Amino acid sequence: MREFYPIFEQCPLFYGISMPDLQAMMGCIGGHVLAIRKGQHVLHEGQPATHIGMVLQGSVQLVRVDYYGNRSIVAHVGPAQLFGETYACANVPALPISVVADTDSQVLLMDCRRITTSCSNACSFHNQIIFNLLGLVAQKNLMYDHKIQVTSQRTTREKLMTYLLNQAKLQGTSHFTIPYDRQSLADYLEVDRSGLSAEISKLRKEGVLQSKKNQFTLL
Amino acid sequence: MREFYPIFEQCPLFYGISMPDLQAMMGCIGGHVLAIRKGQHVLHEGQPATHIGMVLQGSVQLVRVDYYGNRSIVAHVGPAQLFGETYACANVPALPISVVADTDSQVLLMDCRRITTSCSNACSFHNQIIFNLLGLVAQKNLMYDHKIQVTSQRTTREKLMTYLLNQAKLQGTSHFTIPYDRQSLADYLEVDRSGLSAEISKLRKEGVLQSKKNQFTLL
DNA sequence: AGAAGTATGTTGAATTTTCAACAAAAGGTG
DNA sequence: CACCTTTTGTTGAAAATTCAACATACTTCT
Repeated sequence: MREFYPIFEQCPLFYGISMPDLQAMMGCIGGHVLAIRKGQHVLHEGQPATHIGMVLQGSVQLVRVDYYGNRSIVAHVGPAQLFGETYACANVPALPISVVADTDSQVLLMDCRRITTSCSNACSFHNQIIFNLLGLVAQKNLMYDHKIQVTSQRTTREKLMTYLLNQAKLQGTSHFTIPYDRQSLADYLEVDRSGLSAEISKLRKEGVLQSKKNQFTLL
Repeated sequence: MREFYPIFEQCPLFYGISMPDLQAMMGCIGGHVLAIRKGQHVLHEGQPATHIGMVLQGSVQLVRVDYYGNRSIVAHVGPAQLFGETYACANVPALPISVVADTDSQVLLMDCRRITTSCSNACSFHNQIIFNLLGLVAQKNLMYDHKIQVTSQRTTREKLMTYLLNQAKLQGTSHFTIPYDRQSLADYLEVDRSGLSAEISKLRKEGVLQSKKNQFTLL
């Protein structure tokens, strides 16, 4: 377990908890490490959502199978990142997604109930973890909210401007860098890449913004 | 305060907590009731998000002002429902929305920090509230996730089918009722109402579904 | 039952998006 | 620097959405 301390320290779930304290808690929250081969399932769709996972090494994918049987990858999860926390905290009876190892991986599984229920020895670190978890779930909420603001717009232009103006606000400046290339941005905005490129050109010609690669300036 | 017990009992935030216990906790979580006149602000955009609100009487609106200065109503919140919990739990420095009374109202404001930080008398009900809060925020997450699944589809047909198939799954039957009329459904799917009607007709003709008002059967 | 008002369905024109194919620019490598 | 690869921009045709206007059904109220 000690080998993963550097990972633990990067994960916001354990923010404010010293490694010795964490070690002491591990049993209390039912934490155990699992080694998974590439392609194997960490969690199966349909099983009750009881555990919160953290990737320690390698990476896993969240896979959703829709009603026509099409598999789609909902998310990649890398080291020090969580998966399944939403479903475990919302106490859903059946996982709507599967978690599959993308490469040979090691993951930490924690029993959500044992995190959210105060343990008999009432350790204070326990409360810190719950607090951290609440913050993380709430932050995910905000991210979803941002995305919904964007995708609720009807036209490519509106979606793009909603996103850019939001970024400007978040970064506190009208000149900012975005973490996407054109294709990724198009994927995030849920629009066609070529149409997006065309729209950016148009906005540039109209003098609404300047842009160079993934740097934008709103005018 | 006693007059609001029936409201408290309906609110999932207080699930599992008896009214006497709740009364005892109120001071501990910094709960206080505010009377607000119609049109007045309960919370101002830009102020730090420290409080979780609950509507006791009347109703409030969450108002967002976008970058062009357009005001839009993000949500209506009625009795026994919460507002601001996402922002408080995510610890955002500035509220991105305002909360305005829709009618003369009474609201309960609670200090989120004092909920999430264990109190000195370590009351067990305290942990219950945190647990409830975590569940609520996570459930909101799931609702957002559903909406994103829908709005991420490109065509009206795909959006509609994604929504309907999800409903069928949630309700566990291929014959089900949805809580929207056509206009509301179009708003939720973020599509044109007339286009939606046309698409439903087409799907009916193709034998994909049957429908009568807000009752649907998938075939 | 009749009238008025609301919700739903239908249609065609205008707008917008998507798609495919290619051109131009940028990055990386020997 | 030349070559190859990836990313970004451009264009026109096809498909889909929106918009406006109207027809039809369904509710409610008297």
